[in-house]
Amino acid sequence: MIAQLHRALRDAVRAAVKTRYQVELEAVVLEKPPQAKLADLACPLPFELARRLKHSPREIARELAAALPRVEGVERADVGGGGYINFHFDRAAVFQAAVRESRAPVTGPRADAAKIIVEHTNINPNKAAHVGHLRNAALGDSFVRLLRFTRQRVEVQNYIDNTGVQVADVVVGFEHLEKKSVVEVEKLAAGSSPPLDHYCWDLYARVTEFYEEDPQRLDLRAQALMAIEDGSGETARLAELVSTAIVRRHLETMARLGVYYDLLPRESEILRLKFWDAAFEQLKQRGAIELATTGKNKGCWVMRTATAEKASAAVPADELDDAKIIVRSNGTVTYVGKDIAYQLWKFGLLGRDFAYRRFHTYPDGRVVWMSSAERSEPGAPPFGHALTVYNVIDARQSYLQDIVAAGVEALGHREQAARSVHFAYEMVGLSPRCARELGIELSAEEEKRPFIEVSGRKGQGVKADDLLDALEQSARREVESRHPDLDPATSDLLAHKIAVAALRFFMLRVTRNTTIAFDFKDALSFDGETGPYLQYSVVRARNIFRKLRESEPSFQVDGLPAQVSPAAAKKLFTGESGDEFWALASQAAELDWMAEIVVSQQEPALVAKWTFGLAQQFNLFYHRHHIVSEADPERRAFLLLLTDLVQRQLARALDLLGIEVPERM
RNA sequence: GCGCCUGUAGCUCAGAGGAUAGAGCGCUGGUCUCCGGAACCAGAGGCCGUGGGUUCAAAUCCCACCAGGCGCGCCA
Repeated sequence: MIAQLHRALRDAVRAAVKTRYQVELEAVVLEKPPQAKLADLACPLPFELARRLKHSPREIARELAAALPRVEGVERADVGGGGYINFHFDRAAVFQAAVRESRAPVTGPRADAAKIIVEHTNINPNKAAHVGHLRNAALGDSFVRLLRFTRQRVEVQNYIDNTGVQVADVVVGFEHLEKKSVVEVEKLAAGSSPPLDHYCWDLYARVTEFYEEDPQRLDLRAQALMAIEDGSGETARLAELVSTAIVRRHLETMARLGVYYDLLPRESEILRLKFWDAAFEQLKQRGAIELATTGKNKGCWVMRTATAEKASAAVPADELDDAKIIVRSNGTVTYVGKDIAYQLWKFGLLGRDFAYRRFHTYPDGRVVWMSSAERSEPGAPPFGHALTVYNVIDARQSYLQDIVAAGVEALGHREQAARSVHFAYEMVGLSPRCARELGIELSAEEEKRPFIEVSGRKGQGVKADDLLDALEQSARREVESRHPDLDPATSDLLAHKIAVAALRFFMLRVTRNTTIAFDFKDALSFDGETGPYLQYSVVRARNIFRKLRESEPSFQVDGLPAQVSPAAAKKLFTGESGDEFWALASQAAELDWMAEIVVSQQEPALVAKWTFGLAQQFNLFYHRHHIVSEADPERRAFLLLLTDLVQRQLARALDLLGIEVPERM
């Protein structure tokens, strides 16, 4: 609702400035005043114009306020402070429009919406997911939900590096440390205690020690890697078995928190279908990569990086100091090379495609597809061919992401390079206290650090499933203490929803470039600025209606808007309590505007903050006003309608964060 | 050495160049016979890392410095 109002106001200001001063403006800044009582929205433009026009800001503000064309939903404009144009909304009109909007069904993508691919999660399929992966998935999934809310067409991809070193390492573990046959590992994968990904978490750490004891053993890794890339033989079968079983586990873990995917492209198909050969040809033809014939990179195909280019394009490839190696001297391609091919495919620029097979069906019937080297199963959607690609990958890989985009650009795809967005976020470490609790030994220096970076190779860190289990257990205790008579299945379900809320909000409440020092104490909190607080606010609002239905069985929420006339709304939005109601209503009306900002800034934390603010505002309102017992029927209908508006907007915002509202708390 | 990120209340974090810098936690004190307290209110607590600059206006933009983190591999 508010988003349109902003657009209309910007146009109006632009028009007024043009007619009054013959000045063309591109951007018009609108901002919320520090205090709601000053205005609903303010424009500081007069300060900027004062100099050019040699008038005082106040004078300009006054003239512009007077020259402003009528805007639907805006009651009046006046001058504020030293020269702001202050806008005051038509409260009743905005309220009723917001009510209508909050009751309209959520619609699908716009008919003309171009496809956006969001790649996230991307966990190596060789061990269990950990808290860092949870941050990635929570960010990626919320961003997807936000894009869909703003009616974009989105495809979610989760890239599976099933032929890499990490998978090779656990294969070495099974073959050489544990001497297990394919059949034995199959049996292990079929069991659930422990699940295979948890089993491999420890095995991977043991393999790291195994190498450290005798570095010669690294040859085993190289051999395994070659066998896996080749794709035939026992070792390759084992790798396929282990990685696929672990991918299934990752899907289970992510489904626990409501994260789903459309497609799982795998590195093995990128190899088998010769994606790289196609990309290699293009890169060679365009001169985007060069063969170094002497020097330290002799025999490698390299790409000039930004700094190398700056030095001079005339420097021969052999002498480049910081060129990025794309093809090794032994002819194998690096990860970045494969990633360039994959990125080209996402835009439909590679000239090749995967085949697809159904991999998994979620309980709601949605299907996750996986890349395949065989013939496609019927019914596969047209994957790829995106206009824009977001890669949700932690900030440590920004150098490599830059190279991928540079590779796309070097092939002449300037637009697509610009639309290759690295959706970067800082890592999740452990607080020193948390690390100690997990039995990780710290040096005196590490003790003083804000966070500890953990090593998956050493089996350190907090597993995603374990954290979820701890959250569920803690939430169940809370639920049971409040509702001792609930049956176990119901309290389990409630505890699960609360746990997910706590976890997702914990990951989303901070901005992307904040490093998280994970700590159980913070993550397990359900009070204050947390997911459960938000859920509780909605549950409270809904309890009002439940209570009402008990005492008045004929009560219908659908009939509420008709019971509040524009005149009544206008009256109730005046005076001191009217200001209070308006503060709540106007914030609730902001959801669409908020979503637009979040998408343009690519920062889901803003929705989390906004939602928390609205919940706070509602709790204050709830505390001050008794609704069910309100004697005046007109006022009561109004309060109920306001509560319903807030409840709906909060629930929608929570859905954007991936948080469900429990029946009770 | 080069590149990216960070420095705001005791702690964890918000702060699209604009009006008196905010929230949660913690601390102190209060609210409620209720639509459930996972709540609400109040208080204490800030040279916004330091120093320059740009601007009518800087926590926000620019430069330098200090402190911390992360990258910079024929690993991914």
